[in-house]
Amino acid sequence: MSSSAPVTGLRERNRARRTRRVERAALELALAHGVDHVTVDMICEASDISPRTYFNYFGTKEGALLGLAQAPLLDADIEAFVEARGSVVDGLLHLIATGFVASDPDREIFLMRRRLFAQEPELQGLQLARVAGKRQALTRIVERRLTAQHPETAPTERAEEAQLVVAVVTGAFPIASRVWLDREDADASIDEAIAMVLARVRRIVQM
Amino acid sequence: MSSSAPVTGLRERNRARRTRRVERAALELALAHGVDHVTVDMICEASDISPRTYFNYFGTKEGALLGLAQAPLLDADIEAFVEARGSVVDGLLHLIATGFVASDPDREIFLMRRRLFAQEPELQGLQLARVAGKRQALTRIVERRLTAQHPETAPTERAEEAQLVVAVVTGAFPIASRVWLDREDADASIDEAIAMVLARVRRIVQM
DNA sequence: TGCATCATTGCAGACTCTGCACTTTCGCCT
DNA sequence: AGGCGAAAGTGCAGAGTCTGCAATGATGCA
Repeated sequence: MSSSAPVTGLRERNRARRTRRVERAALELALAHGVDHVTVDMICEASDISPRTYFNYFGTKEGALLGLAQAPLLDADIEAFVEARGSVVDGLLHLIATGFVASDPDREIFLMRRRLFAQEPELQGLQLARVAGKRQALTRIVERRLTAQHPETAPTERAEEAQLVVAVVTGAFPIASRVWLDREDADASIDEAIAMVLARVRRIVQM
Repeated sequence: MSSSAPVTGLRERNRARRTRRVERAALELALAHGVDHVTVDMICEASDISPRTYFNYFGTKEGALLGLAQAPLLDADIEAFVEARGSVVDGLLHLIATGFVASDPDREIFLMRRRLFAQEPELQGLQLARVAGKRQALTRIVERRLTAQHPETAPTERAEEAQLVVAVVTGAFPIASRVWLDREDADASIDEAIAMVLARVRRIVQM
């Protein structure tokens, strides 16, 4: 993790370096003073970029705290998911995990972020909000798979099921990634964390 | 629904009337022009209150679109949940539903809101964000119940379980309330909707 | 009716965010 | 090397959100 980046030009390396510098500065400030006592100007001064550039990078004040948005899922992965059979929840969890791991998250920043989220729960909300933008897309993908898997189901019911699947998965995923991050002795696979969380969800829902 | 409010003084009635007027105006404008082409000033002009008052009521621009925050849960209900046994997910779903129904939601506004949410998924995100503020509290309540119910579990595991329960429930609840709203021929109980959604979650998670 | 209290309002100002024009930097090609 | 075209960073102006404070107005109650 946080190694083996597909290096290309100086331009991209500069961008990556800057991004981390800004994210780190933002997180430190927010941890020290609380999110709403931090201004974008403070972050910019601490990380030595112009406010205009800050917004070019992150779009919103909280952007640097939440981290850059993930790259969109690969079409190939989506198709594989739609055509696969078995547990839909498990499949979707893996689909998302693939994109997550591919983004090569920086562990140190992750841990700071987690500490901050514990201090300020509203941020967790914003995180959800950002993901929620993609929920619709995700829901449609799940619907496609459900249609293929159970063609006999009524459309309304299928839509509701898809929404439920997405709700459960987007709820469970952050916990899986957290478990993964905690367990990461050497190079534990995120699959284990997913399996574990999924088992727990089953147990919870059952009793 | 939207009857039998515990009426008190003129003051409160005025406030309620105003709130609805503003919410309705905001929703109409947002449906017509899209959320980010609507300004607070526009909403205020349409509903004839001052911007300052708008913010006193709703706090944020989106406040009127999301509706006033729910009243906090009653301590008695919380205690009953903690001491109850059986399905934790089911119990929590009912706990939240109780608060929801008690807030006496206005059906017409609800339907507009739903239409708007379909148009602008980011709003659904903000909805989640607002609820997320309460997630921590909810998580602690669930932990208390889990402690009572399964004292042998390790604390870490229990914390993760609690988070999962909250994730599943907060994901499933909006769908239950939507089902309820759709099915509402006469005075169907929200319990039915909950049971149905819960059954569906079980099925989804299982396969 | 008259007073105490609470709600609404106007105003000033801080902060977030965007469009546009300008400058700098980078990648590439001769 | 040197220079050109494209991409990225910056400054500025301005719209829009949101808050504190002080003043005004409405309500509840004696």
